[in-house]
Amino acid sequence: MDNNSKVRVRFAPSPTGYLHLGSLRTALFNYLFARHNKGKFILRIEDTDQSRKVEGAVENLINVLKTMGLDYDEGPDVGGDYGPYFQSERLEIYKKYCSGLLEKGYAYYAFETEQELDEMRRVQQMQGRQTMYNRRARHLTENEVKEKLASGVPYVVRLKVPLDTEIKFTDIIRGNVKIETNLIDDQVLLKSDGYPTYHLANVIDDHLMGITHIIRGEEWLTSVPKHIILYNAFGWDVPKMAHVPLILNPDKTKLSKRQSDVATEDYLKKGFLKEALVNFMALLGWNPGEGESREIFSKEELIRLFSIERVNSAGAVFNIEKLNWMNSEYIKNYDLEKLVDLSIPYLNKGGIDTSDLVKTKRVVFAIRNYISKLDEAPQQARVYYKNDSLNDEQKKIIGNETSKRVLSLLISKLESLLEINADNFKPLLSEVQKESGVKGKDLFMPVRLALTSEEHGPELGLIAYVLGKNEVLNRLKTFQK
RNA sequence: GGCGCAUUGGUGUAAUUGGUUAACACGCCGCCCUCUCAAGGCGGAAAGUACGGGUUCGAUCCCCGUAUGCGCUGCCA
Repeated sequence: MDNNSKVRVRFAPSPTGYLHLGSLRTALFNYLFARHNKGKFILRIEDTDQSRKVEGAVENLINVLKTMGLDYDEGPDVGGDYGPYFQSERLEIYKKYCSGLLEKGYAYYAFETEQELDEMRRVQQMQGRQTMYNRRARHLTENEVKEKLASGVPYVVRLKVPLDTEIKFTDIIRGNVKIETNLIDDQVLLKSDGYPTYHLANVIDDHLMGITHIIRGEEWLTSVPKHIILYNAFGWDVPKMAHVPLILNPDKTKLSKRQSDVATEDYLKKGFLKEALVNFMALLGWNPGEGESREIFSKEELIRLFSIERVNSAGAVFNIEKLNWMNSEYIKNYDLEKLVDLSIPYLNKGGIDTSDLVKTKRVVFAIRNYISKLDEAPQQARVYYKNDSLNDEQKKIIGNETSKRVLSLLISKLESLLEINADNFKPLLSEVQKESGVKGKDLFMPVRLALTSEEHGPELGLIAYVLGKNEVLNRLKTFQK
């Protein structure tokens, strides 16, 4: 990487109300790139569409980024030397630079109404021609423009795209791209409500904020020429660019609400761990290569290994099965205390009383191998809290002679045991087996029924450990007589 | 329709500068472990690299075309 200038990258979402998984990954790639290069990661809110304002969207966005651990160096709530970081608070800046473009003839006023433009498009469509602004306001005389402005007719400012040439650029991920300028629309830069469009605001802000690398979604690739025209008009350097591929549904269409959850919040809510989510999203479209076959990486490792050049250029299907697997790997290996803290809300929500912290901890220890995400915790934990009566079939099993022999033998052995831990209950059963000659199902099922009133469940050692010596004895004794 | 981008097993990916029996992981199947359910261990099926042409002694890798998918084609971002 070139270290001449300090790396500065930005994540520039428009606040739509939730953080789309695709945006999450774009943010993550920006973050990893910045941290890898010891640069700055900036959050900028692109709220220039007044009609799409969503209450509380920014707060939510910031919240999710923070819980995901994607901390930024500059942004709305943390400040920085290049603010403000809300585009809606930078209107004067855009106007100023836009006037500059107007003066130098790189942009022009246009006065069509939306209805007129719709009509223009409709006609073009009917004629099978490309739909784009016909650039007619370019030919307005100076006086015509003056008159219209003076009379207060609403106007927009449009980019005067240079005709009959080609714009070439190099994308870090995709290589060289070129587009004929005649196919590029005279994009609106300043809307009639005085707000800039994405194209104008984005170019000005990226320059003013000293952005060195633009890492963003693939959907922006075809707008790059417009941006380059703007950079040239302003006389500014064009930042390096990397357009990351889309995340797809299983049928390879763009990831959509119709086919799966798309909001990062939804996955967090279901009990995917942020570490697993980060790990998984990083590997969706990127990998460290060089014969690396591991797939579990901490954030620190990802930072160390990440390089934007190794991001894939094709879209990647979001494979929930693999996320499930990865999340279960994290759950299995997570710090137990922390996992307990994270699990408690889920257990409570499932109606499980967690006030006995010692037991709760044992329960979490016991279920961690059985769940792939936290919202499965209550269902797996339930068995450790139940004390139902047995049905007739089960009573028959537990009431027979061998079962009684097993239970009494086990009770006597248990009584001499100080405390049950995760490993010392199973050996007890082996002893019972040796001494009684009872083995297999005949040995285990009465114990299982006595302890859980279920024929299926986790291994008995775990169950005994979770219930504790007293409770185990109580339950066994109920069925001894 | 036009323009742009993409294309390795079902999915995510790997394959030093073109030379490999095309590798790994998820998922799937089977076996082992086992009272059951997971976990774990072992093994298997699964792509000849979208298709068709080139270039080359040799192409997953370079070039062209076709197909397919996606993106853009807004006073949305």
